[in-house]
Amino acid sequence: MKTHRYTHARPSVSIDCAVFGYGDGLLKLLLIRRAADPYKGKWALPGGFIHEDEASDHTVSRVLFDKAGVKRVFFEQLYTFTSTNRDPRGWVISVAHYALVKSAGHQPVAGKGAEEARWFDVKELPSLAFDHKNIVQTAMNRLKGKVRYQPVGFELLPVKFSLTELQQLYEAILETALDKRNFRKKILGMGLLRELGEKQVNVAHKAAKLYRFDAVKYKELTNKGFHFEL
Amino acid sequence: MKTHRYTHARPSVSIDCAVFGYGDGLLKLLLIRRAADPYKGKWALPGGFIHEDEASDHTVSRVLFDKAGVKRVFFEQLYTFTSTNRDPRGWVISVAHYALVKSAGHQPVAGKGAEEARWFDVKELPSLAFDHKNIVQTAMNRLKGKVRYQPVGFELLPVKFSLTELQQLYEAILETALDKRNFRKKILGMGLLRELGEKQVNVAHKAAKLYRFDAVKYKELTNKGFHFEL
DNA sequence: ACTTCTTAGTGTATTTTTTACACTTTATGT
DNA sequence: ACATAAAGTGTAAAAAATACACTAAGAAGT
Repeated sequence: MKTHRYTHARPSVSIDCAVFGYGDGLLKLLLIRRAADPYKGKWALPGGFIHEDEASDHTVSRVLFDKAGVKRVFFEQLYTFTSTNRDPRGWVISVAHYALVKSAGHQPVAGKGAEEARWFDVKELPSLAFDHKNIVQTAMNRLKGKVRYQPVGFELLPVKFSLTELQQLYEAILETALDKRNFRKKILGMGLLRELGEKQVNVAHKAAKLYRFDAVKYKELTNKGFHFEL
Repeated sequence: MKTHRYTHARPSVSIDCAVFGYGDGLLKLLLIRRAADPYKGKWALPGGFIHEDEASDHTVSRVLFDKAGVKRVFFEQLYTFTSTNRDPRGWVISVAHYALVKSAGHQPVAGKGAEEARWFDVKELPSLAFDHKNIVQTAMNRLKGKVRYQPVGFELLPVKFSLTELQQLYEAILETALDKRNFRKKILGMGLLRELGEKQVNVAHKAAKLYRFDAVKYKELTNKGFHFEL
């Protein structure tokens, strides 16, 4: 442990992560059941302490993999929570993040410190440990805001998706109905979706065309001053 | 000092604050010249360590007052910087904030740890200590984004202001020219400005009407689903 | 083969919002 | 009274957002 010339008391610093997924037309949140005190048995966001000389991004990747088996996902910093009484163990600051994973279809794996891990419909969350309810609320507001002016929604869908799936995702996040024709006009008009020439298979009705998000094109347009907006 | 049951190494945690002001038609940033190593003599953002069991908001208020004599200003969390090499003293995480102060007219007072404090035009910043250049860049981007969909610009103006002053402020932040008539139509159309029935004094031309931002009305409208947008 | 069911896919007219643009008014200073 | 400087004001054209309903395709059941 590096010595500090300054004698300030130092808080423990953790990260907590609100991991969102999308499945069955619902926006979902990944929670783990705590295997140890404090709040043993309670549902909580996956989280953990920042290791020495570890940047928080690294902590997030590590924690998501260790606690929930989640790998290579999109995430961003959300807010740093510093209330002095937020953790019964003492002075713990949390750098909260939110993450978006493709497909909340299959069960997450409970890892270290977790008795159980599973997806919850964001509208039916259980009571949560620490100040995690607060963090979740912050994360949902952020997601709702962000999804409208940055193309982050695609992180929640499989690489190949239909326009209806995309629309339903937006409807779930924004909690409003969108007009089908207007939605398509707008999203296709941006030129960010590449039509794959493939169609859905194993559907009991007309198969929809599949598209993918063209990240390269997005960067190109962004550099030219384009602003995504839904 | 509270004992921790957990033996994790703990970083020092500081706050740094990008304080913006507006004067002479220019967006300005408050910097202090460091009185001590590291980076003694270099310009830097006002900042300081979080004290034990102190929430970061409190640290911000304290630091701004102690280092720069700034009191009762609007501020918000910006981002938490966690690169492991950002401070030569060792492992120091910084919860960066930005603040908006009314009138960058008068000189700030250099306080503890500062040899000097003064306003810089954001377009003519000196080289900065630590990763503060990075923080400033983040803060400016945030401000530019925020000012368009939240009425934070008013925090940079005196309580009473003319529409031209308001427009020029927006032009300085957004770095674009705005059409006078369209700007007025839009901003007055929101119904957030209270006309005070007063006029400018001591101006060598037609005096402009003065307005103030009506925060109560804004809350009211916001609750009804109104979204500020410029 | 035909019918039924379910979702995909498509265009237009109306309303609203955004943009572009120039002259008159009011006050001060000489 | 004249020059100077910024305040204040309306309208027409273009663009964007909205509202809205039927046909097409494919699978499943009879």
